[in-house]
Amino acid sequence: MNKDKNYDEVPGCTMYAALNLISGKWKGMILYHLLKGTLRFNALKRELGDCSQRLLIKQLRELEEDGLVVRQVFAVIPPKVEYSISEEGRTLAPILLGLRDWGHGWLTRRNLVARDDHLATDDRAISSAG
Amino acid sequence: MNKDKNYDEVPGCTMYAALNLISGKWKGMILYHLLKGTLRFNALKRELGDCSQRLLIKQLRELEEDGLVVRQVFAVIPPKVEYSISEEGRTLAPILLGLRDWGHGWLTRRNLVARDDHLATDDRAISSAG
DNA sequence: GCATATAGTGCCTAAAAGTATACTGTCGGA
DNA sequence: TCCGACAGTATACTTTTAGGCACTATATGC
Repeated sequence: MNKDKNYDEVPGCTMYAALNLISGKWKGMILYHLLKGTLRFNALKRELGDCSQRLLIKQLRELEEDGLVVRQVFAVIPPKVEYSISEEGRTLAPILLGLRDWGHGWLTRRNLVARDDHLATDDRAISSAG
Repeated sequence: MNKDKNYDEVPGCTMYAALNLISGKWKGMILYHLLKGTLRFNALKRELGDCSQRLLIKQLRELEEDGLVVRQVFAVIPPKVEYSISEEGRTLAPILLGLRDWGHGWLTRRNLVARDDHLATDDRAISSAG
């Protein structure tokens, strides 16, 4: 989505644009974690676990460019950078949460156990509509 | 999502699984078009326009494997194959439609014109909850 | 007889996405 | 004094994703 900014030339549909915004191996997950609160770079990295540093940076930059994530740099040493979800990003919350719940149902119906650390515990922390 | 079927080993969250199910350049779009009704292979291809035949087949196979799309082969000549959304797939409708509407808002707020052939016209044809 | 439509498959290549590793500079702690 | 934490960057590399073209088989239309 970030490479070619011809969002108006996407093949026919805002679906395509929206999908591209949250595709990319970790973007949905990043957004989802940030819904729960601001995180520093390494804290986010730890949450994600398997995401390489380089990729995480790239995805965060793209999310920032697309106005979904806010990056705040503190001029201190050692460096401190905080990532949080933007107002725009927060409007995605109902969809993200819906997708997560749907995924849970899907995994269950397919008899694939959902090892879901978040489903039951974290919802109170997420204001679903901003 | 289809390569390694260890859905229970996804990094921590059903979000990841759900996201992967509808990622892949055309999957969301395929699902979205099939929400409006059954389509034959070439009809779907025409709807999508820019999607290569080879890729479309691949994505359809994956969606079928994941139980979101139903493929029905008619033993006639020339061949006839119909693709439709499954019951399971239809449960994704509210999320897909939500995503599309959110994308529309996002494009608008960013002053990027949404060339959206579907937004206003097709909703009646889509039963949002199955 | 030839082109076209149907729904694909197979092989090869290009581009995008993602990984691994080493490196930056400064502070605080052992 | 050396190490680790912090938030990255740079370079080289592998893997995955996607695109292009040729080909299958048969019926219909011209």
